[in-house]
Amino acid sequence: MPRVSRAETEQNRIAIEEAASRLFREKGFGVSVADLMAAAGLTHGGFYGHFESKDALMDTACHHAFEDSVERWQRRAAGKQGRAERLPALIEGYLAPRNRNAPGSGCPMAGLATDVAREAAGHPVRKTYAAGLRQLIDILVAAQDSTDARHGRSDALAQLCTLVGAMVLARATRGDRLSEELLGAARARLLGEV
Amino acid sequence: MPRVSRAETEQNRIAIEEAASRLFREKGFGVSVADLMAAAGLTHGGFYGHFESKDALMDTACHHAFEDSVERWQRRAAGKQGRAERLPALIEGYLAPRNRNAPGSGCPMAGLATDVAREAAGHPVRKTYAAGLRQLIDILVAAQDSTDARHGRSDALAQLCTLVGAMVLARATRGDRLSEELLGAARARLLGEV
DNA sequence: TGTACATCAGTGAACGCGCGTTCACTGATGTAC
DNA sequence: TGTACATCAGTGAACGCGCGTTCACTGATGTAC
Repeated sequence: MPRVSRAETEQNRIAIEEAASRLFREKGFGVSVADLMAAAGLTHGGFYGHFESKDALMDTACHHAFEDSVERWQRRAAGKQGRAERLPALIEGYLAPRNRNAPGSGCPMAGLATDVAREAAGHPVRKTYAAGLRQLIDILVAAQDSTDARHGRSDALAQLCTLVGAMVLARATRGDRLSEELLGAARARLLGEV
Repeated sequence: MPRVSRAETEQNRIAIEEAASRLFREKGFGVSVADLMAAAGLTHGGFYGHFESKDALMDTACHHAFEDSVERWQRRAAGKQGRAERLPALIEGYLAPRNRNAPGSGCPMAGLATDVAREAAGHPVRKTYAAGLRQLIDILVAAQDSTDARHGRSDALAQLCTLVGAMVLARATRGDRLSEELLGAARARLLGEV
């Protein structure tokens, strides 16, 4: 069947990146190149025509996952006026069951944190993860409307910890009453502050 | 060199469990049986004399990790009087740099959450994880001193989300300024409530 | 616009390696007398 | 207490399998005339 047109080649590369972005969040960086390529509708041999190595794809996939998240957060906050509207939109969007139930299309802060933490200090994905995190932090800081900028940032960071902790624990306890209870308690706490 | 005395056999089993408890938290369930056995000072073949399978050890190791944590939390809260003393002891103990820097001997809620979430719903380790979580929740609830028991529990759950989220994110960003900033913001928020 | 051919994206076999698990073997331990 | 021997914890080779990566090959695409 190969060779394939330039447009198709580009579509294939995007399909690999999307499959990686999803499967890495779902199953971790341990997913095999063969499985990633199969998910993109290709065979494993062609992988190295698109990427230098699996490690390079980890970095690219992490970048894409955060891009999606940033876009989603901006969409949720768009049009909302002031802290009292913007914060609940972000919090409720984040703590929704779909984010817990579909980690492959959900938050990369929660989905990739442990995998990223286990990579060596010099691995590109660590910088990419931190950069992505900063973008989401900036959106949350902007939603605070605080007169004291330093306070607003500290509040936003603490809120982010609560959000991510709730998601990570809710996913680990999915199927147990505790899972809903954790999401509910985080929602109550964060919305109670607004 | 084999055979070995009964006392030594028991010590070896404990050594395997301790190595697993540490290495699973550090590197995830992906650690190989051979590496676990080597860390316990043994060769891989003897593993199946002690455990039925690697999956069985995952469960045992998770149980042990939570036992250690429960004991540590109880020790920190012991002797402290009232919410104003007990809560800060637990919070500051948890958010200490050593917990971020040494995941192998640190909190299993944070260290195992993603790995547990990725195991199938029926895997024994999921029940074990949830049971361990409940023990730590109970300690945190008991530290609230709330007159309204339901409120105390919800508060404790939200605090736990903040603690675990801070740890998970701080580990993923270790080496970046953000890591200390996240721990500091979580500490400020949680201690500010006391 | 049509033809000839060089390019190169994707295939699938193969590389060395490590995985979880099994098993024949060893020899010190624990036991029976 | 001393001796003879059955037990069984640990070893290391081996099982089939999947890993990341490489590469000779294919044949449609893109280009040069």
